[in-house]
Amino acid sequence: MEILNAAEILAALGHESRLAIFRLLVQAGPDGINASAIGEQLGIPNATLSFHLSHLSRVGLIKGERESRFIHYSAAYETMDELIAFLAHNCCQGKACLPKTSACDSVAKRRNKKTDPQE
Amino acid sequence: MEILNAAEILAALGHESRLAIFRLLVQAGPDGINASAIGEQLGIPNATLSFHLSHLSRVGLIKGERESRFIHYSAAYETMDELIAFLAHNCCQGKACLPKTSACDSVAKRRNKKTDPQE
DNA sequence: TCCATATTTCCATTTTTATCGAAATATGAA
DNA sequence: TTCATATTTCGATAAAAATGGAAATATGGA
Repeated sequence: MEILNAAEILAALGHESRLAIFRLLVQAGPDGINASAIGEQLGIPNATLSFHLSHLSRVGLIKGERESRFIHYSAAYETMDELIAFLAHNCCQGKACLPKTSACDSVAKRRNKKTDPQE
Repeated sequence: MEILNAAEILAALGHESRLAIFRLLVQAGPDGINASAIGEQLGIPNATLSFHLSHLSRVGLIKGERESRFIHYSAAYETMDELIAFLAHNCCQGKACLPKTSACDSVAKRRNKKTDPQE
């Protein structure tokens, strides 16, 4: 992941409605839910919802798949995973800076891996 | 962490210059570096840099501390940690959705903890 | 076909954010 | 004091993003 890409993804999440949509899908699981169900749960008008859904799709945070008249949206977990890895990349010089998640991919840790996804 | 707060933090990171600043500080370690050094490394004019630094400070992603004529900025690791925990909260219904970081704080995992930081 | 529903696109408007020169402020050194 | 450097604030402008009604499109059922 490159910095411009990461910034776009973060900007997409940096809006209350889109973040709420994304979390709803993260918690809904791989099957996802359809657009109108999202709109009802969050109280967002059609046009606005569609705008946010396409924004989230464009940056790769969610995926939409049509099933008859509905479009089921689901979270793209791998994008979130890459984003978190990007944020934690080379962080804190080996100290335990992220105790809640253990997400820190320190130089010391990465030394034992075969491939480095970012260099 | 609440959703409005998380969205503000994500929006702050969702700008190429601010993300570059934040990563520079994440990798610089706890001592941090001063504003002019950031400006030189990233090629950002004074006024613009100051705007972004205060934005990052306001949402709690970085901290500035004056040392004589310089202000040393450093990353607030705990805010990043909380943000990542927020994103991964209740994700994916127990499946291994975040293999790169293992950051997923699933219901199954949390069942073994005493306190839940978000509920 | 005709209708109902799901979703998107169009469009005009409003709101928010970013940019950066110039001036102001802060600190310490000579 | 006077000067040099570090950083912020001011202010005007430009650029980008968000909003949502109305119309258009897509799909399947009657």
